[in-house]
Amino acid sequence: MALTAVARHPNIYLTSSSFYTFGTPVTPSSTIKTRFPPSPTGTLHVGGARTALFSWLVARRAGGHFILRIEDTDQARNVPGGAEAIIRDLKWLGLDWDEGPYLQSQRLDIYAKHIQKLLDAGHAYYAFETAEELDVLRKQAQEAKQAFRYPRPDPLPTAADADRARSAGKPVVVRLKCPSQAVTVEDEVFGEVQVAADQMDDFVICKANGYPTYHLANVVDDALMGINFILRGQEFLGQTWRHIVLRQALGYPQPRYAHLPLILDMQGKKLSKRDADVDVHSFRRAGFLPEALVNFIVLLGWSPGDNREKFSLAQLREVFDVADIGKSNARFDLEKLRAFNTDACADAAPDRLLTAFKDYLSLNDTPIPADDDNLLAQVLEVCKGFRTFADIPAKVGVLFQADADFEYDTKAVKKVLRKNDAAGFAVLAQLREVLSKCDWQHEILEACINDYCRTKELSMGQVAQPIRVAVTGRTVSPQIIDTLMILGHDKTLARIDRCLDLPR
RNA sequence: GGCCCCGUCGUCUAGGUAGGUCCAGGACACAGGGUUUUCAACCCUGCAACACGGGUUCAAAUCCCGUCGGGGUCACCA
Repeated sequence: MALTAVARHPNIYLTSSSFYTFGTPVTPSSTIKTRFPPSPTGTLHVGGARTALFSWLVARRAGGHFILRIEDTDQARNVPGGAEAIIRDLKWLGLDWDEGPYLQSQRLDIYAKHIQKLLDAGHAYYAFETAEELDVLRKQAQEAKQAFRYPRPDPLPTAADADRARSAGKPVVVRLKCPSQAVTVEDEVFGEVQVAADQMDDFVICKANGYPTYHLANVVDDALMGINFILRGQEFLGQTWRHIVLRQALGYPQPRYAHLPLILDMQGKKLSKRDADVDVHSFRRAGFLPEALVNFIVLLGWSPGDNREKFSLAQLREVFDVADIGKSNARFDLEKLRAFNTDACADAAPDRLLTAFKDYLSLNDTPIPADDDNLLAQVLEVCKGFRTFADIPAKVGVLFQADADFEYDTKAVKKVLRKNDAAGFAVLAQLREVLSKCDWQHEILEACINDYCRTKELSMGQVAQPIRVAVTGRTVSPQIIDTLMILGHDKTLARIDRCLDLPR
């Protein structure tokens, strides 16, 4: 398995035999240990990113450990490169981990042992129904307006029965015997949640192909890796009883749980993993700063309890508290994120901004040359006030195109140059002469143009706009002197000449 | 549909554990104005919420009950 990004982490190849032994949790329970266990079936979206962030924060705040584990037990749904992409995005956000990434696909022997142990202890049993047969039963339950519960056979099938079923070509799965008493989930966000006995049924822990289900693998790994504080989305709250019951059957201690309110889209629906708009990586490509995304995301479901809302990762490590997590779902408001990004860009140190901008350019096709740091710094400077990096090529990209390549916007030409008996063209023609004699330095250019304004009794607006349209084809660009400085003497004059040739 | 969770401005939220200091505060958005050489940024002002109905209490956004609304979950997916 080619995991280039993963391979930099020394623990990646840790498997059962090299580190963990069967049934022995490794970490002293006094240390807080959290984890983020994505499945590589899609990309990292803001919901997953927030879960990772909160888990990381809890561990870091407590001086504990944070683990990354890839849950790739669904052969059919694994996406090639999925794990690498998630790792890339987590790193971009500024998160790191003390162990892992572990790969569940490399730990199958561990799960098999646990399943066998459960079977031997009488906590689990074999079942042979096909998907179709189960569907029929579910439909019946639905029509009877009841929760579906797998009908536990009596007597339970034996290992011999399983062998017979297998040779008869039937699917053989293993189910856990659920308890007959209610289970209480002690959640640190939602409080105590009771699950009645008749709401639980004997769920599958081992698939017909021999792979463990999510519930089994997740619980076993959390226990063996010493995870004692689990943070995850609220969609898991109603299923947590399975994990509690599994741990009881296995004889493992219960961890602390904190379920997080969901992040919904602006329509009020749960964010979909297939919704590319909320991918962490698409925000990166779209020109957002990770610190802005982190700051925005942490406020979805968490608040410090006062009016503060600007936080760096380092500050969050100091103030984040599970007790301040709210219960109600939040909607993802892109406009607020954009506002946060605007502020983050304005506040970023110049070299940090330059690095991020170059990252943006490397991910996008723009006319801006990415190899000249001084030029890039200059561009960043004259575009101050931008909301995302994407605003920059939109604003100055035309300055880096060939002089004959850009179009003149008809409306701009009409409004700025042609109107009032081509007054703008007249100004432009005179300006051409002025500028041709100018030394191309900021102060000198400024003095030249100011001079011209004074002599002709024109406002800066009446002068700057014709130049702007002439050299960019549009009415929008950085301040006119800055625009000309980036363009340079020759290109400025060439473009003015081209403009002067336009039909009046 | 069964079960579970949630319900303060359009959005994110403070306040609710210890009811009065909240005719509800902040931020984003929006509207108007200002600055300006265009755009963006920036500055000022404004608009705007305790879902509804019953209780408890001298007093409820804060406590209780009901209704309604929203979301989640019911897989050999995670």
